[in-house]
Amino acid sequence: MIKPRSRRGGGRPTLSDVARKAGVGAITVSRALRDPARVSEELRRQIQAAVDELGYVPDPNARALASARAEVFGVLVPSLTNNVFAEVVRGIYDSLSDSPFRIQLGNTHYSGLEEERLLQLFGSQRPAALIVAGIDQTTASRKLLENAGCPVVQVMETGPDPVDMMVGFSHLDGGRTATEHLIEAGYRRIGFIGARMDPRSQRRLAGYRMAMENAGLSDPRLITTTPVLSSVPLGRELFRDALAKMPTLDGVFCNNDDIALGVLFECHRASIDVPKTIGIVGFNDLDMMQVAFPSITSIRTHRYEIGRRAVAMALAAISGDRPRQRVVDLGFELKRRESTAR
Amino acid sequence: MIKPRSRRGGGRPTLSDVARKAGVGAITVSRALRDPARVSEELRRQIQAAVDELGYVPDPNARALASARAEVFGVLVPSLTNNVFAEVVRGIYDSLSDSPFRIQLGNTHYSGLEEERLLQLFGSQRPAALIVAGIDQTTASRKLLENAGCPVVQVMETGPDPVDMMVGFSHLDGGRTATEHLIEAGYRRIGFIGARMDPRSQRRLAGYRMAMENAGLSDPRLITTTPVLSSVPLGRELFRDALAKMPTLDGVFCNNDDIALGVLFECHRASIDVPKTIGIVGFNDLDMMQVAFPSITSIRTHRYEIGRRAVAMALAAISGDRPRQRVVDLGFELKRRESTAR
DNA sequence: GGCATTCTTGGTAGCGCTACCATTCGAAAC
DNA sequence: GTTTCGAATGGTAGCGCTACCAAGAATGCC
Repeated sequence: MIKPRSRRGGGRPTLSDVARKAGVGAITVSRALRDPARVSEELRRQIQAAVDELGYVPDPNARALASARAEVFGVLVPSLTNNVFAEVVRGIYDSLSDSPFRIQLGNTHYSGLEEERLLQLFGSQRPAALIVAGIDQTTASRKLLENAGCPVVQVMETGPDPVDMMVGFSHLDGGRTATEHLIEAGYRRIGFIGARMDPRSQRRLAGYRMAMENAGLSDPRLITTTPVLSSVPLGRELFRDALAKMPTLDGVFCNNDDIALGVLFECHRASIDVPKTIGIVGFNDLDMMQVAFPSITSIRTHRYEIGRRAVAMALAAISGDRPRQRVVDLGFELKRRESTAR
Repeated sequence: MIKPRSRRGGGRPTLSDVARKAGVGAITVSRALRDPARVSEELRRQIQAAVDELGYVPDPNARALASARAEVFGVLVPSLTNNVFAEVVRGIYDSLSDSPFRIQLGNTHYSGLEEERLLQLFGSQRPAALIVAGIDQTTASRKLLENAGCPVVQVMETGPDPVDMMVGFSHLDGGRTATEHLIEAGYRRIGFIGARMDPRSQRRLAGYRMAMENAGLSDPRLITTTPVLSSVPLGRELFRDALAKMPTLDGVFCNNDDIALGVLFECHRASIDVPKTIGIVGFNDLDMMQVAFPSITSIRTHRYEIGRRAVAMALAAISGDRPRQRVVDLGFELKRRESTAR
């Protein structure tokens, strides 16, 4: 005995409902939807009419199962609240909003293990592309990326050995540029203050070290770091620590703008003149840097653009033409402001 | 002629590979994985061994197709970069990281139309639950939510008529509390400065109006708003506008902390004494408010907790026991700080 | 001991879609 | 005129999993 269409799935219209209504084969509907050029104009119109009338929406799960490929971009970032990654993610979303691709976002919490877990999980969905932050994947993660069977874009940084493609900039150069700017402005006892100290911060620190050594100003006591998550209040505390350790400090290069802002507030509170007594440089150039009082010198990075570019490259690779340039360096810009205008 | 296992899907192990290896039926493996209690301990062990050996990972697409239910939470927020929503989203991610559920995040850009589109899209995946920001859905969106066939949680606000469940607080009360605090502190010509003016900001403004009217201080020229996206630089500009319009201004309630920070910076720049000449109150209480100089009074909201609570409620509903309390008000807290200590 | 009841396990038949192959038909090629 | 080819369409057979039902084993009850 045949059950009278007791559809398990809640009775939404399916591809064959559309086919029946349009008087064509199911496969033709499938084609009309995915690759209209391969279906005659007349049928295309009939099918479109049937789709509209029934309110048919394709089932992405069935599609993914049948084609062994999901229309999903996997995106892995270390933090959701850090404005820097939020901007990258926004760029990715904006670039993908008109495409059929969905986004699967994962938060690694700066943990390599968590990254592996998420990569494993995302892989099980056979994503169309993978975008991951950073270039310091664990060996296992790297293997997962290499075997993902889809375009992979590493973002935020550039480096010598991309899994597939890369979009970012050199954090080392950024750190060096920031520090050299302080030196040129006449500061001498320049501290480095860094929170969270992920690989990118480490490279900024390396840039700082390089500049200081070149100038013969190097002194390990000038460096204050912590693995604690970055925040404005933390910036204030670290600055107090730095100052206690080294009262002759006359400048600071901060690992990011939150820290820089914390330093600025502490200077106000302690009546330390900026930029006369202390020069401050941040990193990332959040929009508040330019309105802070005094406005804060910072390294502007192109986060939103990194997201957009990563998607563009992945999309190109999906459609067959791998960009000839596999590593794209979007650079950065030193924004000179009042906080270092001595 | 039968093709010798030319698997379309790249040769990853499947459920029946595991079943064969463990010497059991495929369906038993399925059960062992989803509901271990229904399988004898011995088989469970054998199956687990086979899973581990083969490195089997279930295919979520096949699972979703067969069960007509995807293990996906759909999450819709108006902005990815606004710290407020980023915190909510973080709460959601953290609550779901140990569960089998994935998250599908959508950015509505504060657009009702975009929300409808995304809801339609998300619906086609048959998600396990839907979490949406705000309570002002369009009629079409509301219908989509009602017919989603899954638990729905509206977050950020509370209101009288939930689609299903709600977690948030009263923005009107928040606005009123902030304004009343300024009044009690002795400020009289209190302005409202608001950017972006989404429905939540509108309600904060309504709270401000209520407090001002009750105190007999109401004056429409005290209100400065714009639909432009909120930012710190914008806060500075709006404050200058407000001051130009109403030079006797002696306090401002800002629609959010970004704006408040912009106001504070402008006060510094123009040598306006805070809190003596001008009192400032923000909204949300970002962590930098407490270290700003002077520290800024703000309405602390529990964004992360809202995310966690929303997930907890959705999870409860999924597992059958709908919470008796469908609307949860997490409240807010007035944080009195230097910026209003006259 | 017989019978109902529960617990475990397995088989079958899809879920909604697409890959692959087959067919038809008209136009171009010879 | 026959062959060849390509474009347009359709049929079949799954993709990997689970809902549903059935059956056997174990348990409880009188």
